[in-house]
Amino acid sequence: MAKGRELTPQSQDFSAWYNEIVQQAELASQSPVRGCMVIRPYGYRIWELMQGALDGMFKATGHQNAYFPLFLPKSALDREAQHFEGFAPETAIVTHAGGVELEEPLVVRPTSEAIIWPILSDWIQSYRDLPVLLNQWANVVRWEMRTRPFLRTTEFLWQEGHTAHASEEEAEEETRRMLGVYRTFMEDWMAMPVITGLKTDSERFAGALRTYACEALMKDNKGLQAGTSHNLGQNFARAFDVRYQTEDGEHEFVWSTSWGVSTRLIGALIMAHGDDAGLILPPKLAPYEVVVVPIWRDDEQREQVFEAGERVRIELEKAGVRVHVDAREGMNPGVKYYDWERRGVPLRLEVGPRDVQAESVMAVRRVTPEGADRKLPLPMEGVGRVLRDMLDAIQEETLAAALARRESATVRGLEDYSEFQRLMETDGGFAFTGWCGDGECEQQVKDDTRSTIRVIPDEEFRSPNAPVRCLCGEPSVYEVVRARAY
RNA sequence: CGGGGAGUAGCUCAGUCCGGCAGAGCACUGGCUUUGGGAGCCAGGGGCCGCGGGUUCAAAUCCCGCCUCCCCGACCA
Repeated sequence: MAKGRELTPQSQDFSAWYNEIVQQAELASQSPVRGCMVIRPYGYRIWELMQGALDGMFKATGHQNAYFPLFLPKSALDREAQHFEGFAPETAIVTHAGGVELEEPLVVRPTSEAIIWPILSDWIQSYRDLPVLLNQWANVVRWEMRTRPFLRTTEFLWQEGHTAHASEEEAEEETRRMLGVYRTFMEDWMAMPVITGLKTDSERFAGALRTYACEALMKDNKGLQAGTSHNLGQNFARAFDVRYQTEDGEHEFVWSTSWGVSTRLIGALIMAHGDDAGLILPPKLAPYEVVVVPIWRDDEQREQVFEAGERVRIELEKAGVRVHVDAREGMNPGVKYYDWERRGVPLRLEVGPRDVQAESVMAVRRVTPEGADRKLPLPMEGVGRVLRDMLDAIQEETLAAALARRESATVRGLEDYSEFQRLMETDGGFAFTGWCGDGECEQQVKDDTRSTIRVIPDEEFRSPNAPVRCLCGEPSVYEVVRARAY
């Protein structure tokens, strides 16, 4: 990356910055296939850490993992009309296989409802079979017009939860519960604050009754939909004839939900925290929380320094810290510093002859807190505990910083349309405004400003004095969060 | 699909206007010296100049056709 490039809210510079980070931090590289991505080991490790955390949270809420086919029979996708309309334009279709033309084309799944529900309709007979709480870790394909590493790729990795319930209330509860799980993950693990709420009809998942979402704000002040949770009502049950027998012997359609987050979250992580020097990773999702850089002049020092580095590594591992000793030869320490900073490692430990002499190590944080010394000498004795605590503090500080940044880029109570238009043209960010509830008004604002209603926020995010008028001047029915978004 | 830009070494690009030996920096390989914030010297490897045709004694360069990629919009997690 060019030295001294500012990370500005001008999205064009930001775009270039983003692409460079993805390359230089070795997260992903270009694939020979249009819009697909190659996730490199360092980037994939972040995904594995995300998977581990999310999977634990899914299990803790009673879900089980399963796996369903990659291909959907084309006819299955047509079963739910809105679902078909929503996804048909962006599907990839297999027409030939095994050297012959297929009788029925196969659709590479853009999401799995159309294959899961025909199967679950056989699994579900009685109210005793409910609820069904499933999750699948998989890849999906959506042939989008424009792609961007992690944020929008032709093929992406994700998890999709699919559940069936005996009542509408239970399905709604599940939808909200999983939205909450996502929120907790994004705040506690990604250190990324989000606003949760309901999507408007125009942004609702194809075939859903209601779509809820977690909306995050990136450093260029554009919004990002980071996760969604859908209450599908009985739409899919009707389309795929998923019925169960109640205690009274009646036959009822199940109530279903689906929810998902994808490798887009890696993009979110980059854009929520990164700075001019590169990636900034919250410790909980950093492949390495600490990197040890040994420094030496001659063979004798080399031996001493590596011995000390090894002791540090063992002690850190005992304290539950992911640590890596950068033993690369023939490379100046400075090069290694820049390398690991670019890759977002939260803490670096320098171990040189002077430190060995003093029985200490030199700790340097990726982000120096206000008023703190950049370099911090620590006694070797008990360094595991000290660094574990420091990393936990860094995790908290990363979230606090992101939250403060979001709040500084949030405007509330805007009613004047020209003022709103100017805001979207210049600073961007989240704008809490009124909305009359009319879809045409929503579209007009989108055409005028390229901003959209990100979410009708949940109660805790709403303003104490919500605007009484929509941007169009009509009385406001909902307070909404508007922003330009990815 | 509209608007803009680019295809030359692994990467970033110069050379194209005005035709004349295929270039630079970085990266890579080997050697020596270095190592507390992006190391130095020496030696070396690496090319279908996007593809096809034409003009010419001679084409990366001029002409015609085609292809691909990137950026900005419309579509979207």
